[in-house]
Amino acid sequence: MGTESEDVGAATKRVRILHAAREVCARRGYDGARMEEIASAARVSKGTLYNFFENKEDLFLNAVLESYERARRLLRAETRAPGGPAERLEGICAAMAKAIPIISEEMPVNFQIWGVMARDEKARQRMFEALRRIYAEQADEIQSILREGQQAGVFAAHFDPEAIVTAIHGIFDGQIYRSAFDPENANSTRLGAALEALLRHAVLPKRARLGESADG
Amino acid sequence: MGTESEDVGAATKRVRILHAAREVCARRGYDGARMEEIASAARVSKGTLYNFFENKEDLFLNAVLESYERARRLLRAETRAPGGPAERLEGICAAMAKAIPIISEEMPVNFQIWGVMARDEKARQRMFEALRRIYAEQADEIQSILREGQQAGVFAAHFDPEAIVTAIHGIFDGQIYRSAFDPENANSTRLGAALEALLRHAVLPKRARLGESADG
Amino acid sequence: MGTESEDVGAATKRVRILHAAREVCARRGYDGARMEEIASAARVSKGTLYNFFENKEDLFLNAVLESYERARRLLRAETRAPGGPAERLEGICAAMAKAIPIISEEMPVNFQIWGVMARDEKARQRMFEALRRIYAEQADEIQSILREGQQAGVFAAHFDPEAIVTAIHGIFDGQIYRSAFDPENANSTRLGAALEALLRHAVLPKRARLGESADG
Amino acid sequence: MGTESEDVGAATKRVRILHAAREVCARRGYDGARMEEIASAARVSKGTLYNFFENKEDLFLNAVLESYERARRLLRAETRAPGGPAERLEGICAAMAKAIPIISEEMPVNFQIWGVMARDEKARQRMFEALRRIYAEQADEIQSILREGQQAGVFAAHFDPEAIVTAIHGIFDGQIYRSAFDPENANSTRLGAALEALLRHAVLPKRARLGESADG
DNA sequence: AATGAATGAGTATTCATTCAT
DNA sequence: TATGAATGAATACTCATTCAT
Repeated sequence: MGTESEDVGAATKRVRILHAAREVCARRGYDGARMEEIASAARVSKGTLYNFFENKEDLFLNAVLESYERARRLLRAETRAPGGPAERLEGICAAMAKAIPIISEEMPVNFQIWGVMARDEKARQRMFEALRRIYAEQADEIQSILREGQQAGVFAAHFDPEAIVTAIHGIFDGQIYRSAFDPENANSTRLGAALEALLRHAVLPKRARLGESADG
Repeated sequence: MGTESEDVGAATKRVRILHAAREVCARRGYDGARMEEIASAARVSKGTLYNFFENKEDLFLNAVLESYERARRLLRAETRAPGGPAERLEGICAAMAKAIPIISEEMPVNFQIWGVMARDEKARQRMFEALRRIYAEQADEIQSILREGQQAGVFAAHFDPEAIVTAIHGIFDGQIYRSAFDPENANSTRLGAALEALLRHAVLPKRARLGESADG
Repeated sequence: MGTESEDVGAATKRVRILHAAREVCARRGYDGARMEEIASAARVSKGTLYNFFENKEDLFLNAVLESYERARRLLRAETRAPGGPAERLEGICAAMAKAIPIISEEMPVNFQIWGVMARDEKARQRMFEALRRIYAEQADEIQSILREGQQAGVFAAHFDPEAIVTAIHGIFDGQIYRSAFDPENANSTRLGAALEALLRHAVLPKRARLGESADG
Repeated sequence: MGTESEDVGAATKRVRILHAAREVCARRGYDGARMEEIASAARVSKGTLYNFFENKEDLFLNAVLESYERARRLLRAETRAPGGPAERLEGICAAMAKAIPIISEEMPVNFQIWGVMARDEKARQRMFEALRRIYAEQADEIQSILREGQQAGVFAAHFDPEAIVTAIHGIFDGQIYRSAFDPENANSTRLGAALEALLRHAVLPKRARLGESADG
């Protein structure tokens, strides 16, 4: 008895600290985020911070990794859905559109931590490796959908899947990057429009495109 | 007498300091970059730093702005070149491809400074405003080329210029963003391939597209 | 039932802690000796330390007192032996020679603790009082032997017992003091040679001295 | 102009800091001696402390070395005086007697620092090496006086110079050591009496000793 | 304008101690 | 009694900034 609630308590405490760290960092910046304030925001003592994390840097490294992990779950959610290539591709684009505002909101803090980790080669590697893994995972998924669609004849035959993946990812990353300094022009609508244009003109089959042109 | 050479000397000194600041920041990170070391790298004394810049933050704000200014010049170089819409669009894409490695190299330092400026709303606004201006400038340029091309009938009629601009910019931004953590997969070649696919399928006229399909 | 073994257990535990404290202090220095590590070296928990001692300072005060007590036992062992003044004096000198390496080994830790107790007048007094008691005890013993020997005519008549006691103690203390920084030149052999010279020339009767000179 | 007074100022500042460090350490103990308070006692800022010394440990290491250097000067003063062996030996003993109260007063602080340096092998070696040098220097001086005196026939022929040097040094060290915990019984008078007894009985020639016994 | 010695505000981190179990 | 997670007081040290020269 009590063990469960204790385990939950421990898990909760760790997550409480990570979120408190992000929250204070968002308000004050990395350097301005005093451990004291983070502890207080997480409703633990300063010493407890150091029972969970080696030091400030380690705390924020883990805060970033946890943010990535949430992003990964967000992006994979609809990728594994059933359906034909077109439906699944649309699912991925929809997931991206849904993820953009959430990820964008976390980027200012993440960018800060990227900067701080610049000094620690090892931490930086670990942080970026996690990020690359998410991208590679998703790129593979998209590319196999594109190939599958081409073979099944539901996608146009003449595009280069790798270039299209780069374009899709680029459009997505671009919105995230831009949201940091130009939130007005970085949003789900713009992302959706750009992706739709890319898919309509480059990926969808000629019939669709002819239909289009017939409309014009 | 001597004023000219002194002005040149002053200009040179200012730039020397800005570059020294970037260089030390790249090696040590923002916090690790001591004014002492920057001064020494710029071959001036610590006190001289404060004759050119208000304080450390101001120094780095200016270092970022100078980096942006160089990027702006890089990107505009071929935009203003003469020629038809197709040539000018290709010129812009070529300029982007050429700019990517230079800008990418400067991003780690810029990201650091973004983080630092988080605390100073005013500095951040000034920094981001400069960045937005570059983007707006270029977006306008591209969009007018696209419209001009559509009206002249040298581009396909049915794409949405705004969506295409977003896509082009997105692909470009995406490479810059990604280069920070995944340099292997962010380079001019990838950028070129993605842009080419976008333009070929969405922007170039049907003839070209039909030609394509004739090739297949 | 079990009380005895528990008492023994408690006694053992207390001594284990005191020795662990000395051992860790020898390795890490007083400040570097964490209660955690002492507890671990004594195979008890941190909390248990506080069941035996008020606090860190109290623990180390007791560690020093225990060291003194052992030194006292070592030095008194042969003092109370039977025999004439000469034999008993020799016994004392032999005990000193035997004690030197043991005491010397403990001095580095003791010196550390002296320093720490500087802040706590009361603790320092208690610690130094114990040390003075050992010295006074032994000084009395030696002086009474010297007087007894003079009255019995087995020692030379013209030395000042108090000065000789000071000299004997000084030579002993000097070796202990010096062993802290110059172990090469502080050892039983040197102590023995110096004490022998003192006794031969100053304490033993003329006959011996004449015999000596006859040898020369 | 001004350079001299500046040099003096710099020298003075360093010495002011060293003395302030000793003074605060004597009052509060090593750990209790806050850098802030030392700076304030030396009438400089905290930062200036670190312009002169690497860190707290280095500051106190230098404080001890400077104390040794003063002791060395004190002890050598009369050693180099002219005169026969007997006069010079008396001069050394007189210097010791004069040095005792000064050195004794500094020992509590020095002992503390010995303890602190226990953790830093290198600092400890440097500190103890300086101390050993003083002792070796003086031991050589005394021994050569003793040998010279024996050869000249002004000292007794039958003592072992090395043992006598050990005894003299021992008596001296013993007083210093003892002064730390038993100042009542460690003073110049006691030192003088013990040294006199040693010299009278062991070093001075038989004539003197016979004269003595004639007095008795 | 240039210098660099002096300043002192500001904070991460440690670890002795407590106390609920 | 024993445990060890949680606490928070306490402080060495750095380095941006100033200003007398």
